[in-house]
Amino acid sequence: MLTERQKEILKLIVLNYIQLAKPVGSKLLCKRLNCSSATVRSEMAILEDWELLEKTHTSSGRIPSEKGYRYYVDYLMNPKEINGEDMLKLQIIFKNNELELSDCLNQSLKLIAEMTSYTSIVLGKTSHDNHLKEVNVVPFNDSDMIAIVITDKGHVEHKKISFKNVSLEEIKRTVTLINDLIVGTPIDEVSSKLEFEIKPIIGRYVKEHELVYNTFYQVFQDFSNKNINVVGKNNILKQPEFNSIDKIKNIFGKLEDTNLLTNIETDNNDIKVYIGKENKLDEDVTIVQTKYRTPSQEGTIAIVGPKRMDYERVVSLLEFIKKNIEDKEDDYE
Amino acid sequence: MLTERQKEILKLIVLNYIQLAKPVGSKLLCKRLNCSSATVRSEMAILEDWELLEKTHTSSGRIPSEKGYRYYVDYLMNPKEINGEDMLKLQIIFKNNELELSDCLNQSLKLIAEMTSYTSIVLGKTSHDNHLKEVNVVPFNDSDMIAIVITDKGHVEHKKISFKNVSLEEIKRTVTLINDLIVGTPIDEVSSKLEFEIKPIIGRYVKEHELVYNTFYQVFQDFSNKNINVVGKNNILKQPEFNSIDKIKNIFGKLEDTNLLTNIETDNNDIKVYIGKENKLDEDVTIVQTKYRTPSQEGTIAIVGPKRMDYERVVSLLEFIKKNIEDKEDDYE
DNA sequence: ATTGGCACTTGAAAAAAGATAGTGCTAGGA
DNA sequence: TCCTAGCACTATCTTTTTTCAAGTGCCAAT
Repeated sequence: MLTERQKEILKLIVLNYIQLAKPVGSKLLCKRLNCSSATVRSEMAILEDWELLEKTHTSSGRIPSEKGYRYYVDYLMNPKEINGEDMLKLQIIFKNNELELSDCLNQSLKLIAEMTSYTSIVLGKTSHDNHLKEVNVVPFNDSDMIAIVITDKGHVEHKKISFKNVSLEEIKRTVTLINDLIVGTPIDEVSSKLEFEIKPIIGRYVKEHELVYNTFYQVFQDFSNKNINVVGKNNILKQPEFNSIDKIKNIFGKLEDTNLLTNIETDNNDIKVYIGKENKLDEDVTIVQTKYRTPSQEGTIAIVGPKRMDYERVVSLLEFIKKNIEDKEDDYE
Repeated sequence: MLTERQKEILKLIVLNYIQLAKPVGSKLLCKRLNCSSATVRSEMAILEDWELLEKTHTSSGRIPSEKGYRYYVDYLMNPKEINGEDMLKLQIIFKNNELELSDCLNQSLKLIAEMTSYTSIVLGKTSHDNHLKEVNVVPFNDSDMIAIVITDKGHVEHKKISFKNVSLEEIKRTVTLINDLIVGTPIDEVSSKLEFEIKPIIGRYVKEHELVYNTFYQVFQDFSNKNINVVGKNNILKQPEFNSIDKIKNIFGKLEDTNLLTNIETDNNDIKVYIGKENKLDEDVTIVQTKYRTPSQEGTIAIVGPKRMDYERVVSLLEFIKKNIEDKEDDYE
């Protein structure tokens, strides 16, 4: 068990290191704690035994270990309301009724990336609460037309589709078929429903049923694809811990790896902090992330920064965004 | 005027430096030229007087100056047909009829970025040859609907629009008005036409005409916005000349500056090479770019790399892409 | 015009020297 | 038992020195 003073020392070291990125020596802390540097040193030694602190070399000051950050995040920090200036800027985005939800998300995360100099990630996915509302086809010349897919929550996608040797009549018949039979289906189940309910019978109504079926299958497939948005990658360059080309190459590579990013999702609804090796992206970064879930959409928002990250600020910012995003659509309905 | 041998030497130096990024000494060249290193040295001195070569320090080998690259590009290189492997990969993209033009562009430029380890940029803009074909509105609940804009060349955009206290009737009336009066207008003139032809009379048909007008104005405004796609930024990290964090910060910053990128356009239709200070992006890079123009779309494609760039390859690749893009839509019609 | 030879220059890499910030430990005092 | 002053020790960072290799410019000879 740590004494109060030990906790205080750990906290001060974390805060100081977060700010200045330099190992913290005993002299600096003794003023704050009204005791001699020798005392601080012996306390530090104990914290090092607990593996909460580390040295970069035998006679250096201390830096927090991964465990140290963990302890700080779990027990020592207390994220408060975000500051007035930040809040003002963010509220401008959320109060703007002309913006769609996903624009709000993207813009606010972009703002956060700028404010904090970290990188932010928005993973969005049309929620399974979205049900197919309507398929529409608008022809614009002999062989091409636009398929428009609308869900009950107001998501829309369009895709150009082309046919040769298929009459408009037949396409329209297919669309009617879809609208009659599978409207109301959760959007990510549509393509499979298409396969089992439409494919078997479409031959009766349409000559080129193979082609037509495949085309529409693709339309729905595209719809349910996830989208990823990474903002403020360049901010990584500002962090002193990422000052080697190799490090940067590595992280930038990972930030473009769609698979990797898609997998940062969790099932948890809280704000989660993954420090260093706890995350799969890179052992030198921390990811703070949370899920958001609105009637029309769900996904993950995340901030990626160095382990030496301003945890209080980032957590409170993310909390604020999450709350506002989730509230926004409540107002809406 | 340069002698043949001097041209040969310049060319060899450029090619060697392009490949190895190391100043080229006289010894290396004398084998190729069947003469002694002293001879090569005196020729080099002459080329340096012409400011075609530079030294990095008093006793280093030579590297091409900006002027040297310029001379090479203008008089010495001869871009040939791209190699079979590259061609094969690219043709897979162009032959794929399921891909829209802009997907083709993006995919092929992405491929080039990978193949060459440079960065590629696609600036696209719906061409003024696009004329408004149809506006469509699909309602999906009391206050929200989807506006769909289609041009005669098959470009489609959609946007969610919301109204309070405006009846569906009135919106439909507005749409009919638009379809009756300004269909056929070049797409980038639509919003101004809206202002002069619809705004004055809409009050007669619609109560909340101010709101409705503004909403549709925004829809068309959005449509004609340019889009920019930058692919392979990370490749910059592979180039040895960009091995300092500051350099990278600078270039990455510029590659995100939409304004700067939009302005790389030229009026010229050829392939243009802007070496170092000749371009506005960064004095350490070269931009090879060209305009493409198809019935439905026009824009610029560009490759950004170090001045020490494989000019022959890049030029021929870009030529190939340009040709294929422009041909593709010919087949189509 | 071309070449071999030689003195000279420069940067890059390796080694040495000095300076600094911090530690661990011990012995004495509250 | 806890705290503190003092001191020897250590690792890194910076600066200086040394060494090394690559390449040049120039000159006299072919």
